[in-house]
Amino acid sequence: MNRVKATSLPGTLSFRFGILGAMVTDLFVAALGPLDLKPKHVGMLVLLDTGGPAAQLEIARTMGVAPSLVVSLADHLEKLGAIQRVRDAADRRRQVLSLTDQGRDLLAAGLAAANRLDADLAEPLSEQDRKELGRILGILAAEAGLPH
Amino acid sequence: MNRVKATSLPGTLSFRFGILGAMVTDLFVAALGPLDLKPKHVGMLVLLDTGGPAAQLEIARTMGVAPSLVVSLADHLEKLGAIQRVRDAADRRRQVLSLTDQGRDLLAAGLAAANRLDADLAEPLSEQDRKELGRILGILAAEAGLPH
DNA sequence: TATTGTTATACTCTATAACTATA
DNA sequence: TATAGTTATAGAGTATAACAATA
Repeated sequence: MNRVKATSLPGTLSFRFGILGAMVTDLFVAALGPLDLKPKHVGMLVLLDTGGPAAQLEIARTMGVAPSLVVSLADHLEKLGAIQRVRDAADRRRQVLSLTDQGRDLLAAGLAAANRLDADLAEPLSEQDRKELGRILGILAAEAGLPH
Repeated sequence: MNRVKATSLPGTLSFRFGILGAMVTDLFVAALGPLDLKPKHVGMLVLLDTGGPAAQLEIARTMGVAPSLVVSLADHLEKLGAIQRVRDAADRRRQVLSLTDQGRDLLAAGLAAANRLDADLAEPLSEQDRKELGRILGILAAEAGLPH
């Protein structure tokens, strides 16, 4: 087993992932501004899109955030008309969230913003490197349990 | 010019960078806990290490944070004995920060933590993919102006 | 009693504004 | 008057704890 260790902190994957991730997030926040969304709102839309309707507590667990945060994210998305909240008739404690057509439109707008950002981000890379980066990040994302 | 666009948000580089970056940062925070450091403290140590002694305002500009934040980061690092604050004799308004031997030790401990994290992070990747990822992140890091 | 969602409260991080010392 | 640093204050984001409704 190979153990290549970086000899300086800026050379580590961790350092680079942390800082580049924060930069990308800042840019994404700016790009989402006109849509009145934050990254966590988009994350919730993605979850409802890929996993289908879900109760708030399920969402909290999947996203790894507090249930109280799901309440305010859902409040906002409901106000935008992006999701519907329906009480589960079988268990009236559950609020089942589902994507509306407007929500799907918002998600598409978020995707467009991310694709524009991707183009900027990948600008210094060769075509080959872009493909490689996408493939390798895909492996790490799958390992981390992110939706595809 | 090629324009491969992702068809789903979780497939974008931006989404993956943002979420993986946040996950790695959380893990890094946990790993730094015993050292009584946060990622921004480490960032400041890295800057003093790679760029040599610098005034607080220079650091604020390079790190892209408010000068008042540099004050509290420097307060903490000074309390730990990791940096020295010396008034510039030529311009007594400037506080010049420099790394101490203890600071260099802390930095080495932070590097060790990052290397351990890197090993976990890269675990699902082939040897070839690890190299590729390191190389490509290096390009992006350089483009973003990170220290090497 | 246990669970789902909600509300109330508090904590962390960081920025902006006001202030002090020096130029 | 302008600049470096500091202190005071405020805002964003999110968690924890208390509470209400339902099981």
